[in-house]
Amino acid sequence: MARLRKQRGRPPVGPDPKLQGNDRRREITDAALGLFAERSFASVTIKDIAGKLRINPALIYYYFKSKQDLFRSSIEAAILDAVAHYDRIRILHDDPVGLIDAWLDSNVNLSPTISNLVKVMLDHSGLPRQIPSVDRLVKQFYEEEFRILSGAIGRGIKIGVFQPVDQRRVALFASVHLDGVMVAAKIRPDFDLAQAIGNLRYILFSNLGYDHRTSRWPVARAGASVETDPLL
Amino acid sequence: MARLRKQRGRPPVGPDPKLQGNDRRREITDAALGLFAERSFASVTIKDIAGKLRINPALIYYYFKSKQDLFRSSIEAAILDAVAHYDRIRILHDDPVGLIDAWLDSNVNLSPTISNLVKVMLDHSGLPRQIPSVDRLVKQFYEEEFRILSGAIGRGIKIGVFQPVDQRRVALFASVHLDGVMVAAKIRPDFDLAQAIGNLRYILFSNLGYDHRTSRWPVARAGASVETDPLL
DNA sequence: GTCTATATGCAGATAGAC
DNA sequence: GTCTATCTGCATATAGAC
Repeated sequence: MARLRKQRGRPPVGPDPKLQGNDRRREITDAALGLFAERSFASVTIKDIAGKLRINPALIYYYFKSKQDLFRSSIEAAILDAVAHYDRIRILHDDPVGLIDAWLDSNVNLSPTISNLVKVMLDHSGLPRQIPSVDRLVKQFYEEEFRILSGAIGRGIKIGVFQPVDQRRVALFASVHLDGVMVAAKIRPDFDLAQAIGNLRYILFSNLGYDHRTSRWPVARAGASVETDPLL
Repeated sequence: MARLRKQRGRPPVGPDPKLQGNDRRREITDAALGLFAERSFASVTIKDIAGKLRINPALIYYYFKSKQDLFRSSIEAAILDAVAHYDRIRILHDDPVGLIDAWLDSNVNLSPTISNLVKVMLDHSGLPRQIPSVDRLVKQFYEEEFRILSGAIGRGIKIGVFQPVDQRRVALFASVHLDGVMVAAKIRPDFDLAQAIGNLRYILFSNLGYDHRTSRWPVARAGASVETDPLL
């Protein structure tokens, strides 16, 4: 199960909140998030989570004061990981095309994590009373994604590799489309996520007036299981 | 609450299954779907649904044999309505641009219904054992949408208003993007759905090489609350 | 068809031994 | 830190009066 890993001791983003507990805490939030995403907050029981980890249900209450608290911690940890990951690729990539490709790659490679995240954020949005800290993190997550895309597009326009477009409009478009890909992967039978993201890439770069065929993508695939041609 | 209305006595699509019960049945499935979509199957109680309708909880068990059965009926009715609506606009519109615009319009006007549908389909996909009849209908829903888009694009290419593109690729793209819009509307604060669909329209027609600015859209808005310019 | 009353089970949560 | 045992409340579902 591909998970974003947070290096211990040096929190990659913001002042590390109550998540720096020991490994057991982390193990529980990981297992919980997987189940909450697969099903839903209400349908997952503490016994389910304990069963998955082969630990005693009561033990969970040693680490978390309630099921709500566990939910909050799980989603917080997952969002912080995702934001940290986005942060990292943003810092790593200077050239606009490379950054957009890295963003697309990340979302293919981490698609189980990201689609879980989207599902859980959706679940959270339906809570009778949303959790303020989670609300803030959701906002932060989408803002960081927007910053990456909007920034890359703006820089690309400035250096002349992209044609002048409304960078905010296009960034929002790509971000919303990715949400669509993540839910389609859960809802639709036989949905090919890598292909759909290739599709997004093609349309995105077309819209930016960039000749996508000259670039080096896809780069992160080792196997031959993915179409080379981003077209269907 | 804008709901797709099924005309009684003449089922608009397929052989009417067990949904033709009386008005009470329909009233219950409508209320139930709203709650299931807002929250989730597991978190909504029979009391909640009864409370919303100001009826006795036990009465629900007169019309439905279980909560699962009510869930199944609710989602089935909603999908059949949506498919019927798509069917109708497909038959009504011959010209490709008009059909695509009608599809976009529908999704703005019926966005509460459609986003509920997406949410509930997602919830259903996480059920321990998916309901076969619902699985079939979900497939049917997306196939119908795909048929509309792919057909319109293909015809547009044939008569020369669109440039030659892979019609299946572009149709899938638009459909997936719409899913993204529907979930973004639930997850993201201050998300402007009408604007996002305008955005989709702009990019879609750009990709088809069609000059969107000459067409008559948006047409279904009466008020002045929506940006005329599809750009941000 | 709609209600009251209630059986049954299970999930969240705690006390306390080890 | 981890376990056993258990309390409490509530949700699904049914029986049966009206």
